[in-house]
Amino acid sequence: MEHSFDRRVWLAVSRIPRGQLATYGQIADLIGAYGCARQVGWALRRLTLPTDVPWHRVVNAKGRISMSLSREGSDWIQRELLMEEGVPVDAEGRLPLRARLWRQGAMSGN
DNA sequence: CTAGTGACGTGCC
DNA sequence: GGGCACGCCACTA
Repeated sequence: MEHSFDRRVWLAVSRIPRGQLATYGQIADLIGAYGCARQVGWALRRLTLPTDVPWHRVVNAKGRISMSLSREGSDWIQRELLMEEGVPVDAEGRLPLRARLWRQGAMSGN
């Protein structure tokens, strides 16, 4: 049983500060799996709630919550959790990604 | 083995 | 903004 990938994803996600956001691609890049954003989604999907992992702080590059029927409502839970943290969520699921993007030491160069 | 699908991303029209 | 194509990898039929 090798949760190596999953665990790396969860650890990276756990480092996201409260009230900030990160994208799937960003997490993938952090764990050295550039281009494997989709696998990050799979890793989060394997999470069992409740969890210590702030999975709700991970959104897609479009700055929106990834809505899907297969999530059975977890996408709406994500919306609730984000608003609880002070992150405004648009009626269309859009988020202020540009302003709330997590930067772990990255320099501000746009 | 192949084909399709998915909590994704980038590029191009 | 929307739509299409391709690449990525795990899972399922």
